[in-house]
Amino acid sequence: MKKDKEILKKVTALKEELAAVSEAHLEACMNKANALLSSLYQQYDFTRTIVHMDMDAFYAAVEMRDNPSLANIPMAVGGEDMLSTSNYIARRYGVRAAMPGFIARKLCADLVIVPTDMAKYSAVSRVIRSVLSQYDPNMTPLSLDEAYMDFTDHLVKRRELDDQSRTFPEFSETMCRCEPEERLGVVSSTEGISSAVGDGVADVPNLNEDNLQNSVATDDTRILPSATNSDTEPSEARIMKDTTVSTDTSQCPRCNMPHNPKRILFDVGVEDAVREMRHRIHLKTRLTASAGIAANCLLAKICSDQNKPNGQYMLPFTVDAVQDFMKDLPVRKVPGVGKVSERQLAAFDVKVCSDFYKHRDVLYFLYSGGMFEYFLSVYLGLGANRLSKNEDGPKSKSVERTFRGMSDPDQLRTLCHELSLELAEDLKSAKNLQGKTVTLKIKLVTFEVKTRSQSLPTATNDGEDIYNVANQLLTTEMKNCSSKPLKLRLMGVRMSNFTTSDSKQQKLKVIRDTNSTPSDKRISFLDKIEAERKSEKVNQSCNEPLGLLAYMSTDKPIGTTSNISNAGRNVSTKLSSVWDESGDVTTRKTGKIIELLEGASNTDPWSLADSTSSSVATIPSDSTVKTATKYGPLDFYRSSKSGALDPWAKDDSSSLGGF
DNA sequence: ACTAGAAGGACCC
DNA sequence: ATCCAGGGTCCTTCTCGC
Repeated sequence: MKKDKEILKKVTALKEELAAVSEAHLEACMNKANALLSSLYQQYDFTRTIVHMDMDAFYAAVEMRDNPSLANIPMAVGGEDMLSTSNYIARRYGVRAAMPGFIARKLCADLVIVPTDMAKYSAVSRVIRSVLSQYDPNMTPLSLDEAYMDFTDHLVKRRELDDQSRTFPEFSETMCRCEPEERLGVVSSTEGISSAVGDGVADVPNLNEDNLQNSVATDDTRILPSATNSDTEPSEARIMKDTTVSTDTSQCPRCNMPHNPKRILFDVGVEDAVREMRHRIHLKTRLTASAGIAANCLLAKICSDQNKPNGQYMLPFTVDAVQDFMKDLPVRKVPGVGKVSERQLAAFDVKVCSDFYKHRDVLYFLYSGGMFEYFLSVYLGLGANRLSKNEDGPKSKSVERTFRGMSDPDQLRTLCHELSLELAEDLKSAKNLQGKTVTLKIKLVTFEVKTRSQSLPTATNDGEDIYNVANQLLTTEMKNCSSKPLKLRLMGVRMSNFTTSDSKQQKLKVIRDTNSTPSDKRISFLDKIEAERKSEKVNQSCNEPLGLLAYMSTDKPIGTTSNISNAGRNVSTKLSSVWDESGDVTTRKTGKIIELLEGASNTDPWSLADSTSSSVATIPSDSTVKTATKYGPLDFYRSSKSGALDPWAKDDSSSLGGF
């Protein structure tokens, strides 16, 4: 309710801003948007086949599997104060993930809440991944129950697989569901098997070699026409009757269940490949999965939601199909658009993805460059089609705990200490990570969240070190609100700003080395700025001492701008003094640079830094840049005589002396 | 070795 | 049908001096 109001307030502020803008300006926005659109349009790429798979109500499904008494009643996994997920029966009552338990109880009095057992879920997850990696060894998990895969290579190989490699036992609770990994021919090792067996999931057995011989169909005439598949689409998979096995009364030595005579043959096509994968997950885990198949990750992910649960959806690999699909898709379905964005966008009549296009001028005005580009690319259905390896480890680690209101300083300190030590352990077990920034997070009983952070000169992962900082932050907070004692319902400690890996440092160094002598480009860049300064565009008389990297936008009046930033189209940076086009000087305003001068490059922002007299850098137009402020231009190249490049730089300007 | 840091949010599972 | 756990990532805004 309070939040509602805040969103509303923000929206009305934005609307006012929008109302104040001229027709001409909106037209300019439209032109910019169109330009971007046409460059994006070039980027369609249908050469890869991306699959996104997502387990159905994962945690809940695992619990139901392991405790059949839960199978037919509304249940959820989580705690009284918070549910992680719910089963489909509970969902019919409106019980959802991320819902406090007591609310869920109101919706559904009979709801059974099972505590979460992460260790169990990760064990199951490993089994699932062992299957997935046979279709794409570079499969990238997004979480325990979700992953992207690139099926392109598998599909090529798949054409050469014989029928028996694409044949698997039909699912049955009471018969052997074991399947030989080797049959697929993709994974030669027994990696999948060993990890599945060794992970403590007792009911995920596998065939040994002997059974492999017996259970595999060898006669390709046994294809039956009756396909039973849970998908709504027609399946090319066929159930086979294996006469060899049906006369075999022996049991599987691994799972002690009779062999299943019914077999399913999966086709070589994509859809059957994905069906097969889901089926194998089902065999191994007794859990169902849903999947999406498309030309890129964005689309695949959206598609996996289409026929949930236990279904799959393929979006044809054509521009028309993609655009048609996106057209009526509610923006809320777009990854990255949450509740807040949904409401904000709705306020500007953006409800489905084609509205991104329809209102592109307004959106261009309202949103940062990165965001806007994302919206448009979503509208077009563009997305990454190469799976990126998550090379650099975690960016931060944290431990937090919720409790009933606590205000006793000693208690709080004790807790803080515990959390710090826990975090230290986590860091040590995570490749002995060492970080420099400690953040204390607290949530008041009013649910207001605060974070307080402090960076250390040197990285650490020592528990007491962490505690010292965290406790200091905590103490400050307690002092700060001394009137009424700090009453908390949550405390957390986070470490971030990890010391970068060797490889990364190496890379930076190389970049810098190649730029250590000013290039021609660099020189002309400076000249250009100098010329700019001297031109009538910039009022020479304005009080020294700072020059400007690029001239200010007149898109919005300086001083009333609030939200402009970001890499790419716009650049926000800390500016000391800026001139607007009329030559007035405005001090210390964050501003928007609409145009980077020639010489702006898409490379390392520091690559243009002058090694002797100034620091000038430009923002990569690449939207992967983090924050413009951080990497942004040290915006003045400043003339003169006196020392520090950064006017705010503390007196120990030696720290910048490297330049 | 490092180009700022701190605070706050949105969002994801 | 309401403000929520705990682990994260990423983005944005503000402050900083004289």
